[in-house]
Amino acid sequence: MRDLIKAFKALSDETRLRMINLLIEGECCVCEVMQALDISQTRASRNLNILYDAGFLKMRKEGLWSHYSMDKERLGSFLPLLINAVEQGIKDNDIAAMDRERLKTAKRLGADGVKCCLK
Amino acid sequence: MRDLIKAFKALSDETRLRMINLLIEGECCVCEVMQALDISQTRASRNLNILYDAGFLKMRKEGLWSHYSMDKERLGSFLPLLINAVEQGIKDNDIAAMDRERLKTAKRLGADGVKCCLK
DNA sequence: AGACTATATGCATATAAGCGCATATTAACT
DNA sequence: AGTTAATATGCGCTTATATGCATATAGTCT
Repeated sequence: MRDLIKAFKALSDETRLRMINLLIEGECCVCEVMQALDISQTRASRNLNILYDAGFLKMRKEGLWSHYSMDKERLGSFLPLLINAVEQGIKDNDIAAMDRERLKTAKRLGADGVKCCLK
Repeated sequence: MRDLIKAFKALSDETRLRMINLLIEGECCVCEVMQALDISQTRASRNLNILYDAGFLKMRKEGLWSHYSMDKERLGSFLPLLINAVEQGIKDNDIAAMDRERLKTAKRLGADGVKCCLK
């Protein structure tokens, strides 16, 4: 029951639902998320970690970047059911649609040394 | 998104998950729930109302009693998906099993005037 | 090594959640 | 009307949650 409660707590926050909305589209690093949602770096990092801790996300380190993505392959668990509910519950939301739009222009510039999001 | 968040908040509490565990078995009045979960009347009433307000429960008044039951017929909504997740996530839990057991002896005595749960 | 960048985290604070106590409300019964 | 029973609710308190600021950590490049 602990895990179930932790999962529901993780999903009962607008910031984190908006994050899942992005991550369903594909893997994101922290700075992409903070740009797309227009939130602070602290807030992005903390909330991604909460989703990770609850078992919804995978994380992959590559150089300076932490890449987060949905952990959809998780079997024998209630988590995929919850993701389905989130997808269904958020698909027509305006804020969520705007976030996805902003994500397209938020991609980091790559390994050519050009800075991404912080001054 | 508001509704989705409200639903997740409603489910991110042990007391309320235990309540759903009971209500899946069938309709209960407040005093049955408080006996089965061994919690105060205030706590039972408040938390049942939170689940009701989030859209999970139906409520039916009959004399002094308020009867709550799962609102499973709700269509075109993400709520049934969440209930499935709760069922799957709680089915092997010891506390939940004990609650179901205690519910069997917690039934109110009926309309013959014998008091139920309060002194 | 030193500068720079992406991410994580300790601390302080504001807001919200959960609960008990006392009391209100509502219905049934004498 | 008065009593009793089941449920709901206002208030205060305690604990948890979310966030920003400042700073730490760790990888990259010159």
